[in-house]
Amino acid sequence: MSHTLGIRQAQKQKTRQALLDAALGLLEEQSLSSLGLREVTRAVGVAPTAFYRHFRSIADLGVALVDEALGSLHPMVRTTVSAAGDGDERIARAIGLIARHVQTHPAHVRFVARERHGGVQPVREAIRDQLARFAEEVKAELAEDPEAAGWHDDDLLMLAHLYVDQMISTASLFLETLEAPDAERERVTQAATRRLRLIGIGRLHWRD
Amino acid sequence: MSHTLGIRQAQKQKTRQALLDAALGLLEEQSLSSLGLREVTRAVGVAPTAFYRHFRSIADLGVALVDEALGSLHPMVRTTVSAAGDGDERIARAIGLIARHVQTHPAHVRFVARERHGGVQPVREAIRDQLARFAEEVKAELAEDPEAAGWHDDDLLMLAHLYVDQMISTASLFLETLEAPDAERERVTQAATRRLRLIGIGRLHWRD
DNA sequence: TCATCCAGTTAACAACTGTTCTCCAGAATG
DNA sequence: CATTCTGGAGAACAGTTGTTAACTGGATGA
Repeated sequence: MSHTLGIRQAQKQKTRQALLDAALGLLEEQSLSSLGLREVTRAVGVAPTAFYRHFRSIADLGVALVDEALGSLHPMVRTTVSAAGDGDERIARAIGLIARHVQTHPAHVRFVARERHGGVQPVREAIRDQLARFAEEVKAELAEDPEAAGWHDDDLLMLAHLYVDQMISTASLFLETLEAPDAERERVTQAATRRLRLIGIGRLHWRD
Repeated sequence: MSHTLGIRQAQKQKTRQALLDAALGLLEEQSLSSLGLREVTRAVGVAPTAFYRHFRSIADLGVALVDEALGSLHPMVRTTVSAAGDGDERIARAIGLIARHVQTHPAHVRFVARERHGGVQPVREAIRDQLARFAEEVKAELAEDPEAAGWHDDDLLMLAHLYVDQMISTASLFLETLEAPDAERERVTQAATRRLRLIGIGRLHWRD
């Protein structure tokens, strides 16, 4: 089904992506609710009015950014959590995934952490929905595990949310070490590892 | 040392507090980085230039808000965590404290959750410092516990941070139920209880 | 009582904001 | 080829922003 886009739609998508990229860059040192439409178009080198050809408002652009930041992450999470190995291996793999993702997409991670509780309602809701999807997916993977025998559905979902929260918290910690020496990153890795280990231990002895 | 303030300093503090209150109100539906100085003074009914008599900038006001929101909370946390009782009692008391605080100071809680990863660096740092203080205090209380025997200092601090993170996460969940029926709040209470219970179980079996 | 202080006011500045309307060049369509 | 469609440009709108300077009137302290 590879259909070559007309050169018209191609240009449009190019401009749209430029707007998204410019916005993401500007959001490194401010919140979405203070991001100006003119500010974005100026950074792209396009007339302010062109913005409306792609987004109804800044909030609309924010929702699109949420999709870009989290939408493509679902398969990665799924395979990472589901892959075999003993507990500590799985923990190391998950934290490695997070560390790598923060290194390669710092602006996206910062955006999500910032706007999760930010001042723009539609964006908050979009993030909340995506995180709930992650939790459902993690729960589905946990349910496959032999250790999940005899667990209530509610408890599994609770545990999944706990894991998702930890992922975000860890990502946010890695974010703060971006310009720090490697030793700092190592410290965060160790601390996150022990957190997940403690949660894993709690999981093992839950049924009492 | 109860020294009656001159009517001059009294008026000044009154205006300052009015600015803080107005800002907190306006921040319910936007982020600090988009809050305007004129917006705040307008809400108070005072000239824009009067702002500079109290704060150097909006970021400065934000730091003051952090102190107001978290500064007076340390004794409450300390006594709640330290008080006796078995595990489940302690959990119930902690969650009760959070639920009550969110009900009585929703704007403060929202502000902290929002600006913790927000777009204003000095405010982020102020919040980070306050939360680190909370973690140190929780760690000190955990160390008093007989169950803490044989624990490394690093591990105790890790656990304390985990608890502090849970408090904030729980507070943020309660925030979302502010205008919801009681049943929603009950659901959050139960979910948070099970989270803390699982962490407590992990704590019991940590030394292996 | 009188000089000093200082929280708050007024006025003005250039720069910025979101949004509307009109227009145009060039791709798409037939 | 001629027509329609559309992403982007341009100009103008009223309103907003932070910051400066000079000023006022009532509390303060000698």
